[in-house]
Amino acid sequence: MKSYHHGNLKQELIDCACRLCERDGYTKLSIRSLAKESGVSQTAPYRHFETKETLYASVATEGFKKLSIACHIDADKKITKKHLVEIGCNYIEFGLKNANTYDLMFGTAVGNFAEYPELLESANSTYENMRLSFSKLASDSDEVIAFKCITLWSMVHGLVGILRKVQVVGDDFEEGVGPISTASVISTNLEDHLDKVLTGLIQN
Amino acid sequence: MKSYHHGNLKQELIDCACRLCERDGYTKLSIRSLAKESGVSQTAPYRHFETKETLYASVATEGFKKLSIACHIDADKKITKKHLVEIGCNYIEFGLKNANTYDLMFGTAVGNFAEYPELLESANSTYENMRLSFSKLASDSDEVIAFKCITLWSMVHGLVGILRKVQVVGDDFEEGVGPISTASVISTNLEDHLDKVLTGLIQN
DNA sequence: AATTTAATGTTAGCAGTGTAAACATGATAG
DNA sequence: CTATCATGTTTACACTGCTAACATTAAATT
Repeated sequence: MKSYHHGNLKQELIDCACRLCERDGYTKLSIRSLAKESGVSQTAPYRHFETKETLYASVATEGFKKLSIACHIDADKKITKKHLVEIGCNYIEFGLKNANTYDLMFGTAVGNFAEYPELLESANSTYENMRLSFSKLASDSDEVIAFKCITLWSMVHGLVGILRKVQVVGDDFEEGVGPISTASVISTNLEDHLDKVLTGLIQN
Repeated sequence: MKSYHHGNLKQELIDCACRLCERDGYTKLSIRSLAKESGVSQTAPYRHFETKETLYASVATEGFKKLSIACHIDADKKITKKHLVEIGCNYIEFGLKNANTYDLMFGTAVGNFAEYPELLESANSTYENMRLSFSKLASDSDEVIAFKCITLWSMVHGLVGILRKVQVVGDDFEEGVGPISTASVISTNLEDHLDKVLTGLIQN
């Protein structure tokens, strides 16, 4: 006989949401289906999430934590260009392998991060890691570090967006024209690409 | 007395969708509200758009056409780095000023461009313009041009995504830490930023 | 230990959504 | 003039986010 109170509903809802979200995309995620999956009434989730956006924010927060881990490299000593290439590749790999979650993290589903302190913190900490790595690469000013960091970040973020279109369109396409087929050239040799860009970036 | 047949419903729906989409975001756009706005029954739009995604595709197509125009520079003669910086800035400006439409164009609302020939063509043509500009910059191989092109494109695409977060969070933030505040440093001096990256890129 | 209170769950219901099926109208082709 | 077919309407279904009113139980207070 089940008890009236679930005991750990909030966490279970988040876990379940993360799973379903990644499997089907956040658009397909409904609070009702989520409740059903957890064997609880339709409106029970509203005791833990004010609105659907609040739930989204929780999923996004988990996403940033995972991204942080994926992009973490333990190098106490000095950091080289190779390390940064690795970070970039890991970032892109995460974005492609967790595409639906990535949408939630960087799309418009969650409007204002400032309304969700945990989300804001996990997002900031992800960035802070990247910034720290650049600061260990060379003794630049804060401004220069920020510049390099934003450049790499925009780069990999942009690539995730574009490479995803490749994945989706996939074989429907012959090579030759268009952004999609051209981008596919890159995806086969991502490491080289990042290395080239970073080389240009660091020399400055 | 209104005639039973509207006469130009399809185009009116697209125009209306573009407007509402940009104003409120594509999430808020409903076929029913769209129908009402055009003074037509709830299901009338289904005579012109198989599903909602088809409608989205039409709006996205319009978006790419506008983006093409925004990024077009008429330089019959030679193209300089300055021109490319301009293209990049125009691209970013478009992305920021038409943020909601941009979502539709590069998000997951339209899954597979290949299912919508017009969309695919308008997207490809946008890219082709950018590619052509790079080909006029220097006499590189197709591969090198593609590399440079994708680099710039990813860069500006990524920046749009990141700078948008700045816009949203806005004043809620003090400077110092986090991706958002750092990115805002860039937004104040976008031209310089692009110039620096392109300089590194072209030298290669 | 008894009782109040707050947290967490349920039920019922509203207004809105995408979309399918059956029907109505009217422009156009034969 | 008539048949056809594109386009519009009505009705209906299953689903959604969310609110309000109520039920149960854990925790806090007396």
